[in-house]
Amino acid sequence: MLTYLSGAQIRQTFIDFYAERAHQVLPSASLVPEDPTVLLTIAGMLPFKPIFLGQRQAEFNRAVTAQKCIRTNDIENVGRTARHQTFFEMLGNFSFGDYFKEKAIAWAWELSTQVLGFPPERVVVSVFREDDEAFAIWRDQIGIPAHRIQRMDEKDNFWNSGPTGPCGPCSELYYDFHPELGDDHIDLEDDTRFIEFYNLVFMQYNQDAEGNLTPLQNQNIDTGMGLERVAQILQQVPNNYETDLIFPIVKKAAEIAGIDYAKSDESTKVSLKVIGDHVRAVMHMIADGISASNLGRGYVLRRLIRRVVRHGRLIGIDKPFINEVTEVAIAISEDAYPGVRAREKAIQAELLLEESRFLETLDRGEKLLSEILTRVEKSGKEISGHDAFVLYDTYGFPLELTQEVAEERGLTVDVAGFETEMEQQRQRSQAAHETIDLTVQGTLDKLAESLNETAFLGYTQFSGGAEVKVLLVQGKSVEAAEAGTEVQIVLDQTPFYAESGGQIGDRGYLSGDTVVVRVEDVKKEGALFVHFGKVERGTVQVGDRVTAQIDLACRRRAQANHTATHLLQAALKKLVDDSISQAGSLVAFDRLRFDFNCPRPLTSEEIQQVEEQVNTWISEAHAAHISILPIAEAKAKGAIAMFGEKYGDEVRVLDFPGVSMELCGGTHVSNTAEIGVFKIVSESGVAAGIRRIEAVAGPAVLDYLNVRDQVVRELGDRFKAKPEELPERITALQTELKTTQKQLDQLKGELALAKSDQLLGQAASVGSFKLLVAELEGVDPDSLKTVAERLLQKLGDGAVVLGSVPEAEKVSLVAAFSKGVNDKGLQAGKFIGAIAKLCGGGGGGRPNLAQAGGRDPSKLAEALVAARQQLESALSQ
RNA sequence: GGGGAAUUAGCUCAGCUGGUAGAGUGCUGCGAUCGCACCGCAGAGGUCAGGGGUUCGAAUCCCCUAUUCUCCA
Repeated sequence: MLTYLSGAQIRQTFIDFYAERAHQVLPSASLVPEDPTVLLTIAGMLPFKPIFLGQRQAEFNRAVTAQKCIRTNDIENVGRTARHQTFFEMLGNFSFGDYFKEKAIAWAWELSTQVLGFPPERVVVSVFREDDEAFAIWRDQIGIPAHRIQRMDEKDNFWNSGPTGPCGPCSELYYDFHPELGDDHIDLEDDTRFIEFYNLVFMQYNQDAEGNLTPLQNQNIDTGMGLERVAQILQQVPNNYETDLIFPIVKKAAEIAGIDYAKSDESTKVSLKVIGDHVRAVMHMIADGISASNLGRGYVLRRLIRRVVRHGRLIGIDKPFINEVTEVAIAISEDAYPGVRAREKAIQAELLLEESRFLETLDRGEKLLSEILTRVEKSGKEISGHDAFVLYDTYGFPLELTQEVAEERGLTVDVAGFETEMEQQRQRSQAAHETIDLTVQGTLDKLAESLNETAFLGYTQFSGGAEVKVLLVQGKSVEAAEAGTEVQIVLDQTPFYAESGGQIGDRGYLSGDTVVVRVEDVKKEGALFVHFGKVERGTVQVGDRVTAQIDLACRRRAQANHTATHLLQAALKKLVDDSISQAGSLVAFDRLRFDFNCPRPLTSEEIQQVEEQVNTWISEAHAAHISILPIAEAKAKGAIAMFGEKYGDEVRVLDFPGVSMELCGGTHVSNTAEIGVFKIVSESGVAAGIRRIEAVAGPAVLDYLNVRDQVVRELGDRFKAKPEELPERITALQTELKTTQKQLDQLKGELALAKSDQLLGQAASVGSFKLLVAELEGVDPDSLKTVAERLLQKLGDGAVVLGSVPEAEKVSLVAAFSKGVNDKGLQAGKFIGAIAKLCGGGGGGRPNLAQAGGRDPSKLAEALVAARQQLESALSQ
């Protein structure tokens, strides 16, 4: 009855269907979203969010995409239910102020029943409780019986992207696996019977802070059809993991483990499904430039990789295996996502590295665990929840492994206690999260609503008139600010470049008839340029006309550094590895920093070659060509693009023909010759697989050289040597210093010995004990100790107390007591502490040997007399 | 974004409640052996991640920074 379609066919069918209906076909956006508030692309609509929120103009009225997505919030369910996945593809058709409910519903229905071939009687739909319009369309125009249209509450069928902003009702299509159960008690939550496969969102309202809904001018359509779910239905398999999109990976994992999926027990199947799911996720994440780390999305990746390794171990795989299964995943995806094959090497390297890192973590955990186990075995039978939690929380050692190992030794683990600690950790994190959200964002969001975006004039103009639209002092909107105040200012238009794409914001001045504001930085908040600065003179007011003038010298420096960064990237690609791409960048006035993915350090030859290449390009005087193009056209021309570009945008392409072509919004020199010179300062590692080059270009080179030059000259003066002789000179001095130091130590030792021999004669007898109290001149604490120990050794049973003044304002004391003295109830530590107090200090140590110090040398003699008296009386008893 | 942990010799790590920084391994030399592995002896190798503070005294206690590991979001 259902026609089998492969995952690839379903994807293509969906895209073709909407392409025929005038939708622009767009490629999947990167898993790394442009939106800084989310870690990963979690939904098909995410790349369009700025359009829906009205922050950006759409280039098309209609679009269709197959979007790769990652979600890890239900990670525990992966493999256990039929449909939870961390990685999935969302097919979506979108309307930006174009068609609305009627067409969206009609097309969804046509696609589902006529193209994909779902029998109409197997499809049940839901609408929002109050959405009579959608209900009517389904019933009257599509002809679905009213009892098969379920009305649902806000929780399920009302979409919004936050407490305020655009929102609207949804309508969902469900597939019915068991129509024979009848239509009387339809419960769409029953996932043994129904599966939601298509969600239509009708964005028709704007919600304000008070919760009022007002109709939107531009109504939008946002939809999502889960590719794997549709595949599950059409391929008539019991879950997503057994579709042709994932199952080959599962089979490969089973093969490596030497088992048969069909004959496996439930928990083995879960492990295989987890591997099948996660491997796709990690492959795409790495392909999109994410590398495993301990933070943010890199941490998500790491966790997924570790889960794969762990589940591999659970089913009996005891060797590295991820790359083998990943190869299958790449083969499945490469037609739809060619980037995956292109990044194959990087994927393999990353996985191998991370797999071995995890094994290290496990080793460390096992060591700690065995320490805990031996401790616990003495006292009882249970490992505390706290111990298990520390192992997990601090050392990343999974709870199940702790339990396993404990069991082998006949011990149990307090799982309830573990969960309690885990819950506390969760609450801490959440509490911390919410306190931050409220502070900064609010005022700026409100500003964005009432203002047009700031017009940027700075590509061509360096000064210009502007009006003060908003004035902020300490985050709050004010009408005026006096001289001396730190302010943030939004203008209607500005020549100031705002920090973006790694290039820092311009500096300069805003000046009016009576007012001057010094601008120290400019940042973007959405579409607004916020000038950070200080009022230097007069009073600035909202509505003031000012002249905005950037610091041209700074700008020129930034331009030189920025263009040099592009040349650097081009040179790295040309001379080191074509697959090098940017992983971060900073363009400041005095330097530039370029991070890029590269698995190994560069050799010094490579660094030199790269530097020479950049300088060659500079001297060849290449002119910049700047054009504004649709993104697809720019990419087709071969412009270097970073991950996570926006859809629907025209992009600025900076082209030095034959040398470098990149999408870039920054400011640049108009000819490479303006840079003058380029110098690499350092090459270093930032994180695993990422290298960093720091360099200087243009006027900044001179600064750099001046600083270096001055240091070298000063060293030359001090050492009375030419610069090139300095290293040799310093080595010689170091050696000399060391030998001198050694001689000194030796002499000190000898001197101390000599002195101790002299002192030996001064020892007095008290009962059966020998007592020696003496002052040595100018002996350092360490030698004092050596002497005391040696003296006591020679004296036998007794006590030695020595004092000295090693430097001005310092007193040093040492006491050495024999065992016999200890038995008399005298402890060196306590004794010397009391004596040191007399010299304005304190001290302590072990019963047999202790040292102390003080600050008052004039009291030393007195203190030693006291020490002698106390010892005499104590020992004579 | 919020916790926890780590950073000590080239490498792997000890170092307890503050009191002269150690081991194993590797390195150099000597001995033993026909020679090697091994063994024995001796030696070199440390701004205890960096910066502040507390203290008579800090690898050790406190604060900050950096890096790494790890958990939560």
